[in-house]
Amino acid sequence: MKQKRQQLLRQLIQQQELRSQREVLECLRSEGMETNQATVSRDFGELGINKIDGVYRLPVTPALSSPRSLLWLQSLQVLPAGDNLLVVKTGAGQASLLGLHLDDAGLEGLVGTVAGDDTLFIAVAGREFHESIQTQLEQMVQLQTRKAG
Amino acid sequence: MKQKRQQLLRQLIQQQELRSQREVLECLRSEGMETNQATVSRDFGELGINKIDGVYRLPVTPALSSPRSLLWLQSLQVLPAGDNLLVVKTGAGQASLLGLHLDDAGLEGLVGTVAGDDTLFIAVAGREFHESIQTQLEQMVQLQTRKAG
DNA sequence: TTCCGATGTGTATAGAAATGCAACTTTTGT
DNA sequence: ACAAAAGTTGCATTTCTATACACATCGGAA
Repeated sequence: MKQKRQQLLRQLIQQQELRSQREVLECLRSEGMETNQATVSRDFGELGINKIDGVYRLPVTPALSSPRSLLWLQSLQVLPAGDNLLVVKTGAGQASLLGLHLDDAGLEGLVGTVAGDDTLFIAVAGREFHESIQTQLEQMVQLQTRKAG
Repeated sequence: MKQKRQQLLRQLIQQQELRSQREVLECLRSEGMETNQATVSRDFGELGINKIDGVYRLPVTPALSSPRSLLWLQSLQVLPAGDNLLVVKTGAGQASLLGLHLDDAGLEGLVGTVAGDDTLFIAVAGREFHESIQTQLEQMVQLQTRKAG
């Protein structure tokens, strides 16, 4: 129960801008998860979730308990810039880690990557690879978050 | 008054691990600054101070709006590399700062940036944005250098 | 001067979050 | 299997934070 709830919490936090535990509670309930404010508060403590400028945010360094957890990305946004460039926006400091994993994955059509702090440039062989790379990228991240939770 | 108080607040926050506004208030008073909790709350809002894991912390990026003087750039050269990439050469060590400001500016057609030491890559949505981005870039810097000088 | 609007502050209070306690469940050790 | 220990949760409450309102101050415009 707790596991599932906290997993769901992470998702909700990531998707929406929740501004109070009451709001969070309502979301949880609308997802069929019956609980109360006290539990939400405790979950936030355990997950290291903080309220930043009035909005709950996942921690940047999400509990180094397991090595896999490093691929919990705070956010992920993939934007094409022409045929040969994909730009990925990540949470602060997470771009190079994502780049490592991508390079490691040996995807077809992926020529190379360059990472800044929160932005990753992916050189691709052509427009026809955009979709598959983006899909695999998202699966990769999703996979990690699932494993981690 | 407000100025001094907020200045002092920053110092206190940085020095000690303060866990409630009541604690903060006591510190302020012991420094001879008479005020109340409501004012502390408002100050925190203005200073972008958040409570992280139960402790008040200064913001990592202290409002990019004010310290514009930081944008003294020694040199600036913008070169297109195809439709979707602009390469900016800056003075040594200044690329990432420029990248920060650019990201912050939310320019139309700007997809993302990656900074090295003295080179900034700007992914752009298409050739039609080259001019406007370059213009705004130069204005931004020029404006800043003018102010700074 | 006098009026006005913007800004800053305190008080009181509404709103949000953390926690003591007890009930209940699960795990562990024998 | 059983008891003890540890973990989880809800309720009630306390503690903490944000804000509505009133009032004061300051600077400019008429």
